[in-house]
Amino acid sequence: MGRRKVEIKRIENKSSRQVTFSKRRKGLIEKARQLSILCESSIAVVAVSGSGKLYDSASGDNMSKIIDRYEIHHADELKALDLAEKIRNYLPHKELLEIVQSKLEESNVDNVSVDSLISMEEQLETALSVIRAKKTELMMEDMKSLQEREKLLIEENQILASQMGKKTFLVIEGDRGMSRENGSGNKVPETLSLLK
Amino acid sequence: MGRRKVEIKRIENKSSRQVTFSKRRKGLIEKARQLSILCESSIAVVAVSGSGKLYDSASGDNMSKIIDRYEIHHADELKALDLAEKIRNYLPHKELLEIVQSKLEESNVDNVSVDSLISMEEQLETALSVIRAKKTELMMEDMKSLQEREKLLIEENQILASQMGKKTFLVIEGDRGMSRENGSGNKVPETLSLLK
DNA sequence: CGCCCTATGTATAAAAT
DNA sequence: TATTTTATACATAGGGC
Repeated sequence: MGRRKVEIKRIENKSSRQVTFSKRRKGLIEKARQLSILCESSIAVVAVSGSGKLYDSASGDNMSKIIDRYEIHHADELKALDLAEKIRNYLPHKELLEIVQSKLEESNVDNVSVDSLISMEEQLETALSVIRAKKTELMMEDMKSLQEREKLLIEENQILASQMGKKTFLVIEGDRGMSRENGSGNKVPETLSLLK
Repeated sequence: MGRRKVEIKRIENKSSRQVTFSKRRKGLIEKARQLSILCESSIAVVAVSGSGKLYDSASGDNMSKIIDRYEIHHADELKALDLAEKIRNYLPHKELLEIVQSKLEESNVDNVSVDSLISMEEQLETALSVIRAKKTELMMEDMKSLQEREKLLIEENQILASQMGKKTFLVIEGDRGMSRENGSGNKVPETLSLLK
């Protein structure tokens, strides 16, 4: 699209690379804007230059909503983890999305009744609430178990310390609590991945 | 770029809108790919069609890294401002609710302009996003500090236990770590109240 | 940088398959 | 619907401010 054809490979000259980055980035973002308007869609573009500078644009909706959408869509990737089971129980929204999409696709959008759209919106929002509530609940559980374990550990320490203070002769119970940590120690990181 | 000039406005005909979406989306993603190669940069594109289907591409790096980058970039911006300040800026929602309610009550519902309702909705949603993001962030911080403290306590225990195992005579350092707990012990409950 | 300019390679609208 | 074709509008390379 210029005076001559360019091969698609890294531009070696630094300054023309930068000029091209600036021009094409601008073009890309303009194309995204046009696409979002022409086809009433939401388009997010995030560009990180070679030098680490960040440029972004969101058309049709705000960036965080588009990213949320992306992340929800890729929640499927979480299936690799065993907590996918938990999530699945609270995820009737996937089916809902499918219903919405098929309704919107099979019929002319204009023909979908406002009432049915309202009802779908409500269903989606309910699903979201359930998911968010569950997320919070799971986090609270983790916090609680961490706090309980902390409490136990503090007690341990006090017992051990006081025993030392008394110059105890018997150490039989010295490791009483330690074994309790094992096995549950990795529960938290596992559940943390829900927070993404 | 076609047989005729197109105005940049929503394409009314559903099927040509869809054809255009498909073509331009493909073009956009190809442009992103070229830009990433020509200028050794990372470009993420996320597109959500009107019917809710998601299309994405990441060039130069993987999507989650690019999104992370975006989020880190914007997290810094949040930190620059005082948190409370930030929330206050995005939280006229109490007032907003009152305005919405009074508008809906004092006037016939039909007289409230759709635009003003849309704007109120957007403000409410923005406020919600900010609050949710902050909620998650705070919970993550708490989890992290709890985990760190747990680690410290476990180390304490091990040291204490091993000292007892060796039938130590000197107990001078027996309470070394205990004091460390005090003062930070109530940070968590405090912050927990934010989670409601 | 960012913007202007012009020549030219590309993207794509419309139509057909 | 996705692809292909063709004519045409657009984006942009190279160059200069």
